Amino acid sequence: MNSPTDIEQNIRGWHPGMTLEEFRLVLPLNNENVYQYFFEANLDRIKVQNAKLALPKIKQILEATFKISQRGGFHAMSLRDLCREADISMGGMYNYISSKEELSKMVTEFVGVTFSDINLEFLPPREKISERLEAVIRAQIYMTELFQPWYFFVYMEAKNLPSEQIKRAMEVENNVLHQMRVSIDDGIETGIFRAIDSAVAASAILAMVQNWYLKDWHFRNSDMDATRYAKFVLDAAHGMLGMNG
Amino acid sequence: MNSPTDIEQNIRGWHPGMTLEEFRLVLPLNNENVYQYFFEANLDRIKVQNAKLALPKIKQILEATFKISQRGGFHAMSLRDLCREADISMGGMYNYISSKEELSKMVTEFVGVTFSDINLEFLPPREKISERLEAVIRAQIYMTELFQPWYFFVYMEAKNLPSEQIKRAMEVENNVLHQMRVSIDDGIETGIFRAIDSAVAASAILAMVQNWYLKDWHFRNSDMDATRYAKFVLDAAHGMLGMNG
DNA sequence: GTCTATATAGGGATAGAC
DNA sequence: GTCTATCCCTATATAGAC
Repeated sequence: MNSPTDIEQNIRGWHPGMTLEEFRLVLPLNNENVYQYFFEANLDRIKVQNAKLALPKIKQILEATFKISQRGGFHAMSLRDLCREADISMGGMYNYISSKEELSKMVTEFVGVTFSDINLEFLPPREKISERLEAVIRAQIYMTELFQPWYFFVYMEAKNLPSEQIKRAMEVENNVLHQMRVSIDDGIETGIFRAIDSAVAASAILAMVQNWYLKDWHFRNSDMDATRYAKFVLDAAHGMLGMNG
Repeated sequence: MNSPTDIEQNIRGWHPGMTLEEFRLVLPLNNENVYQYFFEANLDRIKVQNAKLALPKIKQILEATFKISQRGGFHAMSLRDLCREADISMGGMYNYISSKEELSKMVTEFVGVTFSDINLEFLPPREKISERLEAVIRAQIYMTELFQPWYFFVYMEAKNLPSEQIKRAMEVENNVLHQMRVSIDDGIETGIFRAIDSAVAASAILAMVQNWYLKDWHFRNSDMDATRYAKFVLDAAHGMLGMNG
C-alpha cells in the first residue's frame, strides 16, 4: 500500500488532501527556528552578532511586538511599552533595531521573502491544474495558521507603513492572488472549470483564506481546525468553479 | 406587467434581485444628508449648535478624517494634519470634538446605530428564508458600497480603539453574522439547504461581502460593480448551501 | 464660533558609563 | 552588549483674544 516512492513523496512535498500536520512535518520552518531564520536574514541590520545572545532577545522583541501591536496597532505601540514587555532597555533595543520603522520593515520583508519562498516548494507543476489550486489554498491556510501573528501583523500594518513597504506587503498578496488566478484561467481554458471572472473568483477565495487568520474568533466556539477549514474553502471554490463534489 | 402594488413594493422596500440603484432610491440616507443625520445623532457632543455653520464643517472634518486615516491609520493621523486638511483651526476643531478619541467614537457609534437600524428596514420576514438571506447579503454589500469610507474606518480602526468601542464595532459585525446564520439554520431545518456548519458558512460569506469594500483595488481593472458582485456572492453562497443555479 | 499662542506630556532616539 | 539618564521634537489639549 505504501510503496517507497509514495512515502518519499509524502515526506518531501505536497499531496492532495494534505493535512496541517503533514504540512508541518515537511516544512523546514517552525516556531522555534523561525527566529534563527529571521536573525540570518537581518545580519546586516542587527548590531548584536553573537547568536547565543541575540536569538532569545529577538524572540522576545518579536513576540512583544506582535502582542502589543495586535491591540492598538504598531503605530500606537510605544518603544517604552515594547521594551518593558520584551524585558530589554531602550538603549539595548537600539542594538537590535536602528529605528522603530525598521522593525516593521524587517518583519514585512521577512514574511514577503522567506515565507513566500518556502511556500513555493510545495506547488505541483502548473499542468496539474486542480491539484495546484488546491496546493496554493492549503499552503496559504496552513502557513497563516502556523505563523498567524506574522501574517496578521503584515496584513494589519501594511496600510500604515511607508509606501515602499506597502508595495512589498501588497506583492505578497498579489503573488497568491496571481497563482490562484493562473490556475483558474488554466482550468477554464481546458474546460474543467466553467467560464467565470477569474480575478473576482481568486479575490473571493483569497478573502475566505484570509478569513481564517483574521477572524479566528469566528471559529473559537466551533470544532473547526485548519485542515477542515481548508476542505471547506476548497469545496466552496469548486462550487464556484462548477466542479461540485 | 407592472401592477400598482408591484411598483409600490419596488419603491418602498426590498425585492429579489434588487440592484444598487434600486437600493439607493429607497434608502432614506444618502451622501448629502448623512452629515445631517450625524449632526443630529451627536447634538449633545458638538458644541456648535448652529446647523448652518456646523454641517459644512462636519462634512469637512469627516471627509478629512477618512482621507487621512485611510493612509496610515487613525492613530497616525495628527490633529494638526486633520485641521489643515479640513481647513479649520486647532481651537475651532475642539468645538466639534472634545478629544481625538471621541471623534472615532462618534463615527463608530454612528455606523453601528444609524446604519444598522436603517438596514433592518429592508429585511423580508424570517419565513422567506432564501429571500431574507439574499436581502442581508445585498443590503450589506450595497450599504458598504455607498458608505465605503465609514465602514472602512470602523473595520480598520476597530482593533485600535478602547475596549468599549471594540465591543461596539464587533457588535455590528456580529449582527450581520447572526442574521446570516439564522437564515442558514432555518434553511437547513426546512431542508432547502444542505446540512453544513452554519457559523463557518456565515463567516465565509461575510468575508466575501467585506471583501468588496476592503479590497476595492482587486476590482479596479475588472468590469465589476456592486450589483454584479452581489450576484456573484449569492451564487457562491448558494453553491455552499447546496442550491446551485 | 473661530482664531493664535501656549502649556504639558509623551514619543523616538542618543550619549556615555559599565 | 546592556544599561541609565537625557535630549529634543511633536502630539494633544487649553487659554484667552477677537
